[in-house]
Amino acid sequence: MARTKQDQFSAELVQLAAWAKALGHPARVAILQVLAARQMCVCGEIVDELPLAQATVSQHLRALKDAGLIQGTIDGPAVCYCLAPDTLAALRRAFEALFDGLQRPGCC
Amino acid sequence: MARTKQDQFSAELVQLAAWAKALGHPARVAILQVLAARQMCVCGEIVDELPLAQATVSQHLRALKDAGLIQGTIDGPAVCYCLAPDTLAALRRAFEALFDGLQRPGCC
DNA sequence: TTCTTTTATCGTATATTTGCGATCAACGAT
DNA sequence: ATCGTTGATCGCAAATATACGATAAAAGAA
Repeated sequence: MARTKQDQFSAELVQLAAWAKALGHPARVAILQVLAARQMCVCGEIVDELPLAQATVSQHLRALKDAGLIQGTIDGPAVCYCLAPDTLAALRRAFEALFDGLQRPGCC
Repeated sequence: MARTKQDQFSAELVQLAAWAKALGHPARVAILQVLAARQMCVCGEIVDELPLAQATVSQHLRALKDAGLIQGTIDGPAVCYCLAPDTLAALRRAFEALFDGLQRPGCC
């Protein structure tokens, strides 16, 4: 973030954009769906579900964790990931507020 | 898109991620809000509202147009931009479906 | 302790994004 | 025909993102 000038935008806007960016790759959305598809936290298995190398998946997991969308807890030698419901709820609200704000009677 | 392998993911997933990516920068969300804040299409003015150079804003406008979120019509020497309600509605539905799918009773 | 499993991180290569000045193209006005 | 305005595009630089093999770190099993 050197030449980015994101400071010029409001914190809410930056947060919303950061969340959107986290969802801005199919692999990351797919990871969220894999996590949601299980009844319990997922330890491993994510790499098997995706057409990507382990290192790449780990990187995407990190991006999702940095965005606060998932959390990982260490379980023995493995790490169990699961969705972060609070952040996801906040994200949902933020998107809904955005879409409400973009509602327009019509133009053009 | 050379080494990206996005072909491995479903078309819906790729579309959703592309939309999210378009929202993944504060300037682009801000542009959408500027467009929504007017009663008519916006000709110019967008550059004045943002802390970015004209060339940069034009680039962001292009990204939004490529994603289908806005449309521009030529009006004399200027170009009038406005929101693309259909795509925005589809985007909203896609996000809501995603969030519904991520709903989880609880874990961890 | 040594081995195996699991995941993170490092290093690297390539691609994309972001940003801006400069320039070009289209159009209306003079 | 020339000029000014508007906005897109070019060319460039720097920063990020994407992907992967190789390696490291952590923990349980042998």
